[in-house]
Order: sequence, then structure tokens, then C-alpha cells
Amino acid sequence: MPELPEVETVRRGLVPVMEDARIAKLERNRPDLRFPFPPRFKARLEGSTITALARRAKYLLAHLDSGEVLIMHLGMSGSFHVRAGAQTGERVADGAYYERDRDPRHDHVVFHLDGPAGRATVTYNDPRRFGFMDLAAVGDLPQNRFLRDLGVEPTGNELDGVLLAGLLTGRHTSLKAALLDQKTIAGLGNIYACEALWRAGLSPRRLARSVAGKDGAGTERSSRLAEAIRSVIADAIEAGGSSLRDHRHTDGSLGYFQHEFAAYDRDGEPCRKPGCSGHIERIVQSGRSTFFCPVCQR
DNA sequence: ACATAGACCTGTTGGC
DNA sequence: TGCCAACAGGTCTATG
Repeated sequence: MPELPEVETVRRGLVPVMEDARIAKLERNRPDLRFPFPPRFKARLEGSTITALARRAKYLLAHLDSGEVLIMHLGMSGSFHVRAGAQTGERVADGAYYERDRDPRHDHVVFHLDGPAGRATVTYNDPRRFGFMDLAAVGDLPQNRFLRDLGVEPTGNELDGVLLAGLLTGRHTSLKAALLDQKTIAGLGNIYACEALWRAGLSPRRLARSVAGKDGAGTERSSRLAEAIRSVIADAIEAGGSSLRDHRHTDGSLGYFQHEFAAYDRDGEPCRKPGCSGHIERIVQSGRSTFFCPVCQR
């Protein structure tokens, strides 16, 4: 499911109920997701207070007053749902759309929170169970196996043409695959890699190192691509992410960036680039769908 | 060191 | 209508 914009949207939805809230009780309904939960998971969380809810790439990081950090990844189908004001076990009558639709068999972790704004429950639901959670001391985060190799964030101004050119230098793989590699840029997934390449007018099949040359053409391409990545991620965050199948805001509402897709899931449609006569095609690269316009993406 | 398959899961969809 | 193959916002692990 979620790429960086969706995770950031989820984070913003969780902040009001999670930050400065005490975990009064935690339910862990199975021993594992993609990986086993860390030892004494429930005991290490119950009674501690969440001091900050941060994000790194597609990971949510709940900093605790115990000195540990709860690391959470949503995999392909993970979602969080907030129900404010409810006591443990309490039924709520105003069940939102998502409340009714979600399959309770896949509610794997439930946080019962006691915060400045009152009580709330936060439920983690994940049908495919590709998500996972880990706990680490805050000082150990840089060495954490999930976080240590992550590349640059595509938010803010750090990612520019020069940096991107350096990251792609010598890379003998497709440009699309290089963008999906979390060691290069952390947070891009299949949708936003496709969209960024469309915005930049670069073919996903192009060799990654061809966007890195020290010559003028390579520099020009890497600048265009860096700008495209930053803009598509910023636009998607502003739209609350993309809701195709699983992604929902924590209150059950939908993101709407899917309406702004130019390439993703639009095979057969005319290319939206002004003056372009091409049509979007779907190809498969390293086992995953790529959508692009073969006319204006070179 | 680096780059590509395979694996992990469940649910939905489209074609016959 | 029913069945089944293909596919889905990801990434760790093994293999070349």
C-alpha cells in the first residue's frame, strides 16, 4: 500500500491522538506480522508515553519516554484507524464507513491511549501482513537493520540534481529500478517512481547511469528528475496520498492524488502532456508494472 | 559489490 | 454464475 506520501498522511492523522499520550493498554492479536514482534512487546509499550511521532522514508517512528522507539512499517496493505473517545471494549454508534468495512480479523495491534485530548484507540489492520513492527533504543536507530541503509528523503531541498547524479553514477540498472531502491532515495514506490519519470520526461527503461553523466545532458536530466521527484511527492502529500485499494486516512476518509495520476494505472489512455500524441503503456520491470509514455519519455 | 528472481500473505478483478 | 490466473502503494533473503 503506502509510499512516503501515504505514510506521511497517516502520521499526520495519528499525531493528535498519539503524541503525549500514554499507552494504557496494548492488544497484540498474533505473534507475528511479516516478522515476529520483538520480545516482551506488550510489556515494553504499556505504561510508556509517546513523546513524538516521526517518519523516516516509509517508516513511522514513535518515540517513547522509556528511551525506546517503536518502528512501524505498513507493508502493502497496512493501515491505522483512529477511534477517538472510546473506552476499552466500548461500542461506538457513529461507525464511520471504514469502521464497517474493515475486516476485524486483520486487526493485529490495538493501542488504547490516554492523552491530553482524551482517550482514543488506534488499530493497526493489515490483511497481507507484509507490515512489521520493531523496538529499538533511540541511540541504536542509526544501526537498526531496517533504517541504516535508507537513502535521502525526497522531501525538502536536500535532493537536487547534483546529489541525484552522484547516486546514479555507475548504476547499471534501469532508472525505474534505481528509483525503487530505498538505498538511493527513501520513500519512492511504484506509483511515485512512475509519476516522477513521467514528469521528468525520462524513460523508465533508460540505464540509471545515463542520468548521471558529468556532461551537460546528464546533469540536465538529473536536475529535471530531482525536481520531478520532489514535486510529485510534495503534491501527493498535499493531496493526502493516493487511495486505490487500501490506503485511507486514519479517520477513514480518502486521499485524492490518484485523480492526478498522469501515468500510473492509465495504460491505453492518451498521454496528458500538452502536445504529446503518445499513449500510456504498461510494461513489466523486475516483476512490477511500469506505466509510461514511450513518446515523450526518452 | 552489485543486480536480478523468489518468497512472504490475502483479497480483488478480469477473462473464459 | 463459477473458476482461476493474474495482479496489488513492499522489501528481506537467497542466488547469480
